[in-house]
Amino acid sequence: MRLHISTKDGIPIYQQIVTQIKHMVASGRLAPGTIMPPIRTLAEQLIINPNTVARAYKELESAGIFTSRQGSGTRVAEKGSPLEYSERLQVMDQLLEGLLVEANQLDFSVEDIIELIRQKNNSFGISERGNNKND
Amino acid sequence: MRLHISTKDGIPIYQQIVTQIKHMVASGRLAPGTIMPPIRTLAEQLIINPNTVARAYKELESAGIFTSRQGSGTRVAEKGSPLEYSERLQVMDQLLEGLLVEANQLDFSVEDIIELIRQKNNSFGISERGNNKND
DNA sequence: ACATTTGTATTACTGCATTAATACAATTTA
DNA sequence: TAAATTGTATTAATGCAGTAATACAAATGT
Repeated sequence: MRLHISTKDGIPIYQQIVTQIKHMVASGRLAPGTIMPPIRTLAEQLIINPNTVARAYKELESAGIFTSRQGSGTRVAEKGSPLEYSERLQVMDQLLEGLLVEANQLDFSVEDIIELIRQKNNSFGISERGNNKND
Repeated sequence: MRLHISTKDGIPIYQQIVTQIKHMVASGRLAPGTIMPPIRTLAEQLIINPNTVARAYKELESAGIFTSRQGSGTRVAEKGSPLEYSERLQVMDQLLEGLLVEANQLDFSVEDIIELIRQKNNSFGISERGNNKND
């Protein structure tokens, strides 16, 4: 579990963990079913308070990415997102709304954005799952 | 200057002002060159502290949206964004990075996102300026 | 020139987010 | 069943973001 924590930039530690793990899951470096290190173990490795790791784990569980059970441990959930399509769509819509406003402010057209997304996709390699309307 | 401030949702007042004004400029409801109301006047209208408005104005000026001069007032800048292309691209890239990670987590494919963006664009009506690579 | 209008700067108050200290509860294992 | 392992809950310490109180400085208008 290679995580890089910086206490210098103002970003909260628990959030750094959440973000990095989300990245790992999204990119496939962390497979569903993987057993995560215990809170205290990871805290010791990162030299931070166990509660901070606990908070990150809790957040990841709320997001449907982790499954935790007291006594036995924490693991990466089998399914990506447990949200219904309508809910996911609503969240996505909010995100896109903000993005488009910012983009327009930066003088990027919609086609520019789409082009950039395609570029990023090619280099980053997000899996092409697609077609989520039948969950 | 119709602004709606809510002190109930946790969103900072100054940020609500910034966002709403950004929206107005982005959608053309607030034209370049428009003279903004003085800090104290707007603060009185919204029944908030002048410093809060000042902060919003300051932020909007930093973003290149406003032009302020002590004594004479504040107005909407003539140009959209003063940033160089490389800088704007970098900002945009950051935003897209975050978006794609979230999207993937929500099980939306890149093509899904592009489709949603096209839909939003049609209904929201962001101007098609495009071609910013020659600034 | 002087008073008024306007943005700017400094400082302090306050609440909340982040982290930490510590105790509790469920599960596993011997 | 007892001890160890693991996640959970409660409470407190701390820093910082948001807001406010107040004074300063530049431009304008008469």
